[in-house]
Amino acid sequence: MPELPEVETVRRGLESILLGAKIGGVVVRNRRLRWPIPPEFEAQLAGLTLVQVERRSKYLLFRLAAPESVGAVPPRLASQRGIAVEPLPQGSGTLLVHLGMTGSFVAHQANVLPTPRTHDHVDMHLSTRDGPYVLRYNDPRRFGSMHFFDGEDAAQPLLAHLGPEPLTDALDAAHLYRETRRRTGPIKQALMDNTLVVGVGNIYANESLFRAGIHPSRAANRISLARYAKLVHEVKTVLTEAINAGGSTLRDFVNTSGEPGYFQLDYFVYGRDEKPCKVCATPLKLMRHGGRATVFCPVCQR
DNA sequence: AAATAATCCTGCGGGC
DNA sequence: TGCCCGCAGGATTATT
Repeated sequence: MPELPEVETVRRGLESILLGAKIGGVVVRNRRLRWPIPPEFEAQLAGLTLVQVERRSKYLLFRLAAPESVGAVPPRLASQRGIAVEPLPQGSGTLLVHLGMTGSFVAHQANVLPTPRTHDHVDMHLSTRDGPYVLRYNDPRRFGSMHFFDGEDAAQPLLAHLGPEPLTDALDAAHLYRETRRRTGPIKQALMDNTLVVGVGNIYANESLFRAGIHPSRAANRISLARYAKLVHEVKTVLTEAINAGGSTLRDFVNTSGEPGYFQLDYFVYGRDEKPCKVCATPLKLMRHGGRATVFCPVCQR
């Protein structure tokens, strides 16, 4: 299942292969993803050029430009260079993709395009600098989604209420502390609440709480600012380690080359219930928060 | 406002 | 061998 590090790995892979690619045609075989792909989807994408691939939370944002505006400096690059960010040019837009639980992209050379297999729901035919490619989207469980929109990100309901990115300065201890003063529920669930902070799914919630020595059931409003500082540090560390590991592998996750993720991060707790704690050898315990498996060390986490 | 539950979906593994 | 069941899980939506 792609969590933030996997999505970031996919983003980098897509960008390295497909920047500047022009969309020829789009073939949708199954429109029934998390939300139905609308009938106008194919026509909206045809003829646009990929100028940038961004990530927000676990969403991929394919920034697309109409032919007459392709030379323009992409907003993110402009921002990095200190140039005033201008709105995307007319005729442009964004393809918003969520991989859900089991979504994956594979880029095929068009001359060796395999026959579509079960759950190959969408093909995007692309003219890239390396010749014709087909970017194929596969998603067995169809928890993923695809939308095309133009205009501001903030106008998108799916993006409008997202909390800060965990790997930026927008996430700090003060933010979490302030926003949890009225939350009596378990910190585990608060950490997975996308309005508080994005991109921390079940695996990394478990791992970062272990590393921070915080019991997953502890009420969010009964954690000190100092302990939130530790937690924030561990969230950033574990996500960064996972990205550097090339995205950890879980079940049917594949990256954009069609290869499995390079290797699985060495988990302290996730999937290790009843096994000995790697720090103190106490058997790890399993419990559930909101229906999700939580594994923790009853000695190391308080 | 916050907490909880239900919902979407398919593949897989365990039990019988 | 095959069938049923539980589980996996993000994020939205509905309900309390």
